[in-house]
Amino acid sequence: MTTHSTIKAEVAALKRDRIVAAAAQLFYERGYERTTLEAVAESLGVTKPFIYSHFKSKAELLADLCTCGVSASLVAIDAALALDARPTEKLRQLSRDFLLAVLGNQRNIAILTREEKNLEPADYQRLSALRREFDQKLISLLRAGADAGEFNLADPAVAALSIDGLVSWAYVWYRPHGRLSPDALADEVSGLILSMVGVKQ
Amino acid sequence: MTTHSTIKAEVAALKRDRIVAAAAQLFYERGYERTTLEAVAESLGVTKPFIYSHFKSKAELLADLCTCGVSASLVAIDAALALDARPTEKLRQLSRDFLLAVLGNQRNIAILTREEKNLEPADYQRLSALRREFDQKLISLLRAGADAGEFNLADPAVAALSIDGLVSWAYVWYRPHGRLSPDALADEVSGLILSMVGVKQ
DNA sequence: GATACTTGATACCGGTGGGTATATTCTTTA
DNA sequence: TAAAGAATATACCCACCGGTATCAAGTATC
Repeated sequence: MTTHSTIKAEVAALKRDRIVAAAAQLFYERGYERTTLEAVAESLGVTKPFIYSHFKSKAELLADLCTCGVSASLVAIDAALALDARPTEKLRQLSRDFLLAVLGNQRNIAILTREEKNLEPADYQRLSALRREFDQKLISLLRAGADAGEFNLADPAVAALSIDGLVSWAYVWYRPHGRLSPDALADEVSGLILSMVGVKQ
Repeated sequence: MTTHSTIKAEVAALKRDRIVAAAAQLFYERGYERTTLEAVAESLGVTKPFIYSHFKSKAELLADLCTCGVSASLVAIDAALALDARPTEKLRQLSRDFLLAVLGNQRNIAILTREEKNLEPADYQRLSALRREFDQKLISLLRAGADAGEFNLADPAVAALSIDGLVSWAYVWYRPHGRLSPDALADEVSGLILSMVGVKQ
């Protein structure tokens, strides 16, 4: 009985994931409004009511997708802040992991950035709050580093937004089989960021 | 006769501009697909056929808006590159003017970034080419500075994309009556960028 | 002041796509 | 193997909106 319902739940979760993945691909390629749920269903070899048995609306599907993108970035910053290390090392780690999170969730990040106006107001608010949380944590780190004399920053808030933009924008230009691997890019970008905040190298 | 048709042309241009401005505001607030041309017309106190007498489709209106945003950035980089100065000074000027261009065209830049999937293929290609042109020019400047020993950069291409992102992302967070004026922000951001490329300050 | 022309409003069409009521098939259980 | 229930497909509805055909009003020209 217990195992039974667990398997059922896992099957349902798997189906949800497959739907989310198919939608992510199409929303990323064509845009949210230009993608019909019929097209999403077709790319999965199913029909529309199948999607509606797992999501109550197209907008809920979008919200799920977007949440996934933001979460990845928050996980990266929380892991870096939890390190027992000096601000310089925390920022190096954060830069690397944040960029890797963006590259690894390129589609979701792109969709979040482009389609936020299509979210339900409640979802929009929730995701905006997560973004603000991210920025606040980054500002704290920069301020700590400046106070410790490791960073040279006139305005930590502007620097945080700059770092956020520099890294987030990677969803625009990154190509999975480009010249540099994600890891090499992470090295380059973290070097640029450390240099930006005034760490001598 | 000549003056007459000039006035006529000017009136037509003025009307176009007003339509573009109204559309920019609404596309920015609500998103492209969620904005009906009826709503654009209403915000101008006219009706839909008025818009269609100046634009052949909703997509043409979008393309006009987006072109305006990209052009502002290109003007900024061309002006900076035309300076008779060392790469450091060119980059300082470029950073400032590029940021000011983004802040001054926030709506258009936001719309371009979000709605590119809604452009006609031909317009999309044209605008993508302009963006690539921008990046190529920025890479050249960074390479020249590195060759001259003024910048310290392992990979000018990654640095160019980083600068592009750092500045472009300002459309996300900038608020017209925020803590810092555009000019103060331009100083901060250009300082961060020069520091990032290794200019001692 | 009559006529032609331009400009924009009214009224409409038709495709599209989110969402759903109903039918069907497949699985489970006794 | 028959009945009950879950899962998925078929078929449909209808609101919405981009675009247009038609009509009215204003303006210029003679």
